Amino acid sequence: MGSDTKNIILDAAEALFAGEGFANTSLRAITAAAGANLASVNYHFGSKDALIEAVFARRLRPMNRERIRRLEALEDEYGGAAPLDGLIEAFVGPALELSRDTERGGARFVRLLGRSYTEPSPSLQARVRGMHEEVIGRFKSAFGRALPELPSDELYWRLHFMVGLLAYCMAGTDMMRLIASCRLADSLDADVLKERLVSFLVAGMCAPLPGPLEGPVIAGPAREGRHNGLTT
Amino acid sequence: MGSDTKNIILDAAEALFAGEGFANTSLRAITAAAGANLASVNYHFGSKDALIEAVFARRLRPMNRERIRRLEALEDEYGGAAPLDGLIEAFVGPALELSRDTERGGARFVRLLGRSYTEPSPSLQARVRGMHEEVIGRFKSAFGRALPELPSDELYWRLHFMVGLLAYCMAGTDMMRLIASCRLADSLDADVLKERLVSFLVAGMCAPLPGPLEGPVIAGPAREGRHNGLTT
DNA sequence: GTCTATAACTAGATAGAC
DNA sequence: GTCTATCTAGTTATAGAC
Repeated sequence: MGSDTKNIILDAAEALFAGEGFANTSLRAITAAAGANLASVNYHFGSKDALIEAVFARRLRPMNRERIRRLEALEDEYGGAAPLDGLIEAFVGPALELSRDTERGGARFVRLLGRSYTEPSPSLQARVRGMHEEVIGRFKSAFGRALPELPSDELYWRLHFMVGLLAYCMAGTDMMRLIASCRLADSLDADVLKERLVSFLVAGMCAPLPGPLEGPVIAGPAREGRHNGLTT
Repeated sequence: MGSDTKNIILDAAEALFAGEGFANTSLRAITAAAGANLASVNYHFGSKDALIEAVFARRLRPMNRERIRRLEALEDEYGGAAPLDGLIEAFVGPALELSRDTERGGARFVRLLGRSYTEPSPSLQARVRGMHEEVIGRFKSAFGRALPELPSDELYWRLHFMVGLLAYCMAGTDMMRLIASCRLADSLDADVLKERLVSFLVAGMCAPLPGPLEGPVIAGPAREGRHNGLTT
């Protein structure tokens, strides 16, 4: 599994990118932190851009595999009609749980991943998007089956809201400290955050349809049992 | 009010920062786009950092003044007990409406603002946070009055979710295109987005309390009339 | 206020010895 | 695979003429 220095460089790059951003992190800083030679990045990866891609690929692929594993487990259990809260947990869980996995990058990478959604570089956008493509597609249709009465453009926007809120939470911004005046320890407790996030998202996904004309009530989230669709 | 070139530089900087990010935009690119001299940035603003701050201050202050104006109007109307959906609209509206205001920076600045929340630079974080401080404080207590039965740490997390989701929507990411396969025109329609976002957020703020022990139902969003608190 | 010229530095990438 | 040395090009910032 790859040379040793290759992984040491990936670790150092991950940490520095998460802390300073891509553009503000030089190859010199990375190789110094890794105890490696300046030329080694270009030898092992080819370019800074390729290094960035490798940093993402290393953790994103297993994470998205886990998402799909949980999705399939749900569909097996419920005969193809996975319930809404299960789907949300299957999507959100693997991302948030990464931050507990200190052995394998943990919180550092989660911050980086959260920020990747709003990074301006088009090449990075394209690369990361490619790694998410399959997952997004499969969850899109699963959510469609879980919320069959929701119009599809409304569904897409709400999925977008879900992805975005997860990304923001992962990025772990300073703004949170301003709002909650809370210590970082709390924000790192993935389990508590997951529960709060899932409850918020389930309610949002079930929200009544918007509209200036006081649209019909679509759903109030029922608390007992699992949500498996919209109820009138 | 300020020299002419000063504003031309601000416009050019705003556009380039929004498109390429701060670190990837050089003063040379900015002055070239503005038709001004390289030295003029340092003459008028002192440094690149100070220019960044000026770009934000120019639009952030009026925006936050408008938020507070709407908050006060609500509190006048409802005698200090502003309803939940009104509060959310008062917070979210002025930000999203900026993107319609093509005269005054419009969508460009909104994208930039959305991304500012996840920018790594600590100095930028501190500066922008300072410009938001008063607004956050006042809305925090108003939301507390609108949702009196919600435990305060839960309230803070949900406010954090609200701010984060708004930030993500403003940033207008590529990921959205992957999810919705939608044309940009749709994403720029501030009114439609606002309705969708408010409906999602109202439901999320009213969500049942999370907890492994199947907590009590706190609220299902009622569709008629305004939301003004939690109902059992 | 605006310009030219340049100082002082840092960046990514590579050639070639070991 | 790893190192040194170096190339080329980019950066912010400033001094000083107009």
